[in-house]
Amino acid sequence: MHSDHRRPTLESVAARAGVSRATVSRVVNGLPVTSASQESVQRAIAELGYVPNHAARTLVTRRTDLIALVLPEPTTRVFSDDPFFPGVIHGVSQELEAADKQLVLMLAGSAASHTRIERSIAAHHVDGVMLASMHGADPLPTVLTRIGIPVVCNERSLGPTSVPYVGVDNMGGAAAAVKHLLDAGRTRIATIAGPQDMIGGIDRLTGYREALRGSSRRSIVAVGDFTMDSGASAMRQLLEDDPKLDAVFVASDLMADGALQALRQSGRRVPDDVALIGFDDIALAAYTDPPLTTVRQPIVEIGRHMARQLLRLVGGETIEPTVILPTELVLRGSA
Amino acid sequence: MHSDHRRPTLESVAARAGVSRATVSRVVNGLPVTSASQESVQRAIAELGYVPNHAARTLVTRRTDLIALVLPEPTTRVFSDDPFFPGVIHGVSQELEAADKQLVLMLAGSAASHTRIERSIAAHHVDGVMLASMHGADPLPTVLTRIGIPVVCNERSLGPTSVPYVGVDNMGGAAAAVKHLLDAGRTRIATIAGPQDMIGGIDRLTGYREALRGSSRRSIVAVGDFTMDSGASAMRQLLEDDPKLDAVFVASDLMADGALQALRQSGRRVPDDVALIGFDDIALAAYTDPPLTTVRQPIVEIGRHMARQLLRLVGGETIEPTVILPTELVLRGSA
DNA sequence: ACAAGCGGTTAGAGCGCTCTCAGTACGAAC
DNA sequence: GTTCGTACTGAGAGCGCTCTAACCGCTTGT
Repeated sequence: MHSDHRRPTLESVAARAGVSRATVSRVVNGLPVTSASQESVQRAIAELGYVPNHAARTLVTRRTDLIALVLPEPTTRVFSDDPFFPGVIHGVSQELEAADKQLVLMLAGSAASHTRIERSIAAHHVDGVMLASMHGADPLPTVLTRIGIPVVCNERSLGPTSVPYVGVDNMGGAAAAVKHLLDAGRTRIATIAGPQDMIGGIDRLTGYREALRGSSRRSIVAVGDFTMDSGASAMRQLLEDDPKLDAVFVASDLMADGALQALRQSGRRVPDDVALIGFDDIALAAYTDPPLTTVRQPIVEIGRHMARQLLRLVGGETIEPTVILPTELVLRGSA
Repeated sequence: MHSDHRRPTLESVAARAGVSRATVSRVVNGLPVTSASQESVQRAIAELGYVPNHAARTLVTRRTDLIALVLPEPTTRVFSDDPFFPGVIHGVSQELEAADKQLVLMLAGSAASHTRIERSIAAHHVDGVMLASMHGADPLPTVLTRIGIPVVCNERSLGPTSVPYVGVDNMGGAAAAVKHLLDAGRTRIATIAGPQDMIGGIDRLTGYREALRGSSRRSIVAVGDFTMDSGASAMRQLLEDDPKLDAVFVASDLMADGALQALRQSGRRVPDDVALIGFDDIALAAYTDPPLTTVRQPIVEIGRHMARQLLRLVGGETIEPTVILPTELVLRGSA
């Protein structure tokens, strides 16, 4: 290998400080020692520039202080322009930093990477795992739980087993948006739903339907995949299905922005001809023309809560397996 | 701790297969053994569900198979809406996956996290480090290099020591943009520069200046920090400085989008009254109104090249310390 | 016939740490 | 003065792996 000057070990620190390895270990880990040894050990550590070897410690404690965040998403979406993932990462990283854990990011785009991740986690390479943005009945959370690895998901699992998760009030948020449109006197309210193999997509559509059920309005539905392009084409399809629609609830801001462009191209004015409400409240929402009325979900908080729950689990605590964060209708110009 | 059924070890696999530990180790590591032992070991591994213990292996090989990506940026920008970071992560992660390494993400927002990261890396917790988006003369690359950790940066270092890096042709790209504006007959060409403690900010401004130097045009400069808001307010300031300006080169697309909004609010038409060129070619650029003419830099490729260079370094190869990726003017509607 | 060579194997040391347990020092208690 | 308790320290085993060096049983060369 390359230049690797032998780094100082516990042994060498002990020798220099004139104490045993065990005592140095105690000092390093903050266990009680006499102030005399305390001091000489501290000095030796400073002089030698000693840093504990992480692997050796892990070998005996069986803790890695590594936490994985798995994004089982084709990378196209994860890292195109959707600020959801960066937001979650941001929140997660804040909490992990406070707990002095490191974040391992695993993108599970392909099937190959899926198995690779499973192997890596099974090797007890990390202390715990967060899974965000799952599709369908992903077996991963079940598999990992069975192995004995603490797992926390974003949104409830569509699979057979229940896994602790942090979700948001998708249905409530969607319903609030639709009610707002009804209250404003809109009569033909369509929706652009998200992917129907994801909780976010499913529950927001359900919320839309439930809110509409109370009224005499019928539902008009198109489905997108949370990308801007899919929002635009879904909007065009809706306009074809019902040229007289006067409102749309869109299951994500990115799709809503696409819809906005499609509406503009079709000659509709927003909100005069068609009212538009999105979901997420990403930064972009405040900058569209007109600014987007949307249902805010606390993205960064989702990350923070996932991390916090997982850290408790890793620490051996028992946790409330379900955390639901509130959503909130943010009124801007588009509805 | 919690439920941790003793996992099988090399020892137990060896016992079951009727061979020694060393032979099992060979099989696991793909070294030559007789097909007889090969087979019985494989079977024992499968039956026991053996997975090598990563910490134990690291302890002796001194390889962690972990690669860090450090973003020394106040998190506000990293994870607001700037797709630069996700793009780099994307590229990095592709290459690391191919090399079977894991990605550790370290966000160095505060000074506290800075030292924490330094400690963690000094403990040889990772095999190598990528540093993206550095400000000023960050000491981190120098420190790490001295410790003997392979480092690759994004853009050249502003510090005293030179560190291998992957950059883009900032000056060339900026100059091409300005030339395009000159060729179109624009006479009062302003710029919104990026932060002047970052290579990207500095070099693009230099490129702008150089391109203008050949002509008789004077330079009109405002400075932003790569965020959309800063772009908008820089644009307002430019309009105040020179209400008759007829073109702007903006050092990032996000700022350009902000500028676009400011121009619209001031009643200017783009590109009729004012031509606008951005830098980056993020996804958003194709969706602004009008679509943004911009200088494309291959963001994902930056990540890939950084990872590739670092992997070579980690593998003990010597590398060409400087990689410069090309930029390219993408013509759309705004100029 | 015997040494040398060779693929394949094994025993054993050791990576740097934690942790148990026995040991020691010292003051309080009787 | 002996005994006990308290508070710390140190020796040593062991975590699960790799890697070196010795070793085996065989085929070769002379």
